[in-house]
Amino acid sequence: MTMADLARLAGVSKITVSRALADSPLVNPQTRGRIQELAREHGYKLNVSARNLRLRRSHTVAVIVEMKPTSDRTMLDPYPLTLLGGISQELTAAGYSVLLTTRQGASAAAVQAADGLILLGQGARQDAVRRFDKLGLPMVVWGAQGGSDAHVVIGSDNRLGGALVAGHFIRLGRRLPVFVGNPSHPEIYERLSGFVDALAEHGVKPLLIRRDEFTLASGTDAVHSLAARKVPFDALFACNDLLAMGAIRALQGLGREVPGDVAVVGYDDMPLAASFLPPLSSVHQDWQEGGVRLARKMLALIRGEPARSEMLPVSLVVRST
Amino acid sequence: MTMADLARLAGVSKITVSRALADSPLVNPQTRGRIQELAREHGYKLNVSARNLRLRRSHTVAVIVEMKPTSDRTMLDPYPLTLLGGISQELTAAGYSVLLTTRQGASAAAVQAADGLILLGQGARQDAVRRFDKLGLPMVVWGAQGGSDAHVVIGSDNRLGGALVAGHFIRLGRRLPVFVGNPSHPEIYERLSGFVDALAEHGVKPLLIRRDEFTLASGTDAVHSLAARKVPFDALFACNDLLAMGAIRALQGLGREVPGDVAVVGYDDMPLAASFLPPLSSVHQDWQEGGVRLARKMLALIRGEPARSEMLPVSLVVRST
DNA sequence: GCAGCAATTGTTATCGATATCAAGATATCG
DNA sequence: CGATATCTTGATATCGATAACAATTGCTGC
Repeated sequence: MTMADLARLAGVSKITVSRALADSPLVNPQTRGRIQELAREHGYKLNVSARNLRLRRSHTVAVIVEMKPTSDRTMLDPYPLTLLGGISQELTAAGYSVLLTTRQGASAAAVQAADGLILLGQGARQDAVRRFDKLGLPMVVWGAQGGSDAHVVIGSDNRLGGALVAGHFIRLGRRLPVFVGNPSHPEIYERLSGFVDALAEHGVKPLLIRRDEFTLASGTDAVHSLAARKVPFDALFACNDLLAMGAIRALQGLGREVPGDVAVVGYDDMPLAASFLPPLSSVHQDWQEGGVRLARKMLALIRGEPARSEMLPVSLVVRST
Repeated sequence: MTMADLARLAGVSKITVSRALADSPLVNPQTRGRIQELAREHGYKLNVSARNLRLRRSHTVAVIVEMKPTSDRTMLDPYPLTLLGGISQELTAAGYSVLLTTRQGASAAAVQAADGLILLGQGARQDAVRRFDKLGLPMVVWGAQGGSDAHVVIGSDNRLGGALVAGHFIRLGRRLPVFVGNPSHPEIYERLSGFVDALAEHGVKPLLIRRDEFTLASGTDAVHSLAARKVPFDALFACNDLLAMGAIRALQGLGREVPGDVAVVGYDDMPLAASFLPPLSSVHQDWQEGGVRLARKMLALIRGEPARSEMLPVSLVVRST
């Protein structure tokens, strides 16, 4: 069942069918209605390949996700999927499809034929970003604003996140805060610097405990190392919830009260955070919304509109830690 | 840069270029090499739409994921992404692309044009499965073998998982096991019945505590309800790791030793399980491999080969609970 | 030396949609 | 009434690849 078939059925030409199905004002409303009715009736399905060939675009956006099961959090958390959900929802609504690939598969012809590229979880690898830049496609990256910013970056406001936590600690009267995480990751670096700057306004200088893994064990380990060195501290900001949870367990193991002796705040507000015992305070980001924004930027770029990088607000959810 | 351009450069016809690039034995090896060289040199990229149009297939497999953030575990866990990783890896290697959609977006033209359909996380909704069946496309579903089985189902061996846990409990000499979970979910039902059947062989009959949510809180709640009713039990099999973790916390809160008083086993062996305190015993499934299998079945179906449903082995990882 | 075959290359048609330009029908206006 | 504008429709070409069939060349065997 092609347009030609439909045209024959309706007693018009192919092009009229094409116009009618596209709701073109060029065709008589009656004809249009009749054709659309016929199309529905016979279950006509547009041939996407043919249209794409003629229009010289694919109506497809490739999403490149880092999926290697490394210690990187991309794999551990459910967030990329939520981001994907937002992206998918918005692009689908606009008539675009989402082509999912890994970095390895990105050389496939279908990816190169995409109308645009969305990069997720490539945070640490600026080289990868540059590689895709060369394809000359509209491109949007999820992450932290880099220094150069040749491309559009969408991410949540990590500096704000850090600052919110700092404010929280100051309000609680804490003067000896610790930051746990891996600042070589651009997003984490932003969290740290927001944290540091906001504390500095109150004359407080945090201690940085560098931990590269985003795991529970890494969190426990950080606390143990602090304890071993007998470093005094009364607040701990972990750059992710798992680290925070690990830290809390370690603190409890050492007989220190949370949040009495040490206030702890995590990051991401993963679903687990609320039902953790004690319920974990954390910085919340709206991943679904992030996905939607990524998609909207992409669509704007495809339409040729100018688009600027953007940061999404985050909020501090104070629970019992 | 099209095949016609390349043909002009090489001084041959389009079709020869087409054949050369497809490594066809019909063209002289020398010509073939020269053309491939030229293509590389000029950065020629195949136009996928044109090829798809001509060949009447899309070289695309649509993956339909349930992404609505409900209480369903699909959203909570990182697994769908790992499954996706396996699928993507295998399909990409075979020259296929992965089109990601939600159930809502599945009516899009691009999805209908796919060469096949993979359904993830539709477990509870047989109606959804049937709806896609009507498209008449090759289809593979991730989940539990349903009774009717009109379509190909790949899933891990949930019955075996349940049986493994039963065996473990028996070996520990436990006689009063409890199962926590939601058996209206087909996969969970399988876990339960494998558990029940294996226990029956030793004359043990477990107690079923039905809990619909797959959360920590739900796990704690289950234990509290048991305690309130003063039900004696010495082993607990939770149908997912979060439930297990919640249960363990509740048991500890009630002053009962794990695994001394109550042995606990979870399901899924999520990354968190190993670093949980105490390290959680759990049934491990290989999600990456699951994705690979899904993809392979799909490719077989596309090639027109017969394909049967398949179950992947699981293993019990005994840690400290 | 010529039929017959293999190896290699080319010609033409086709997949299904849409843009361009042309044209018939109808309406409007002076 | 004729001319021009507006509405509606269509014929043809085109996007870039590949299939079917045709044609050319060189070689083998009798």
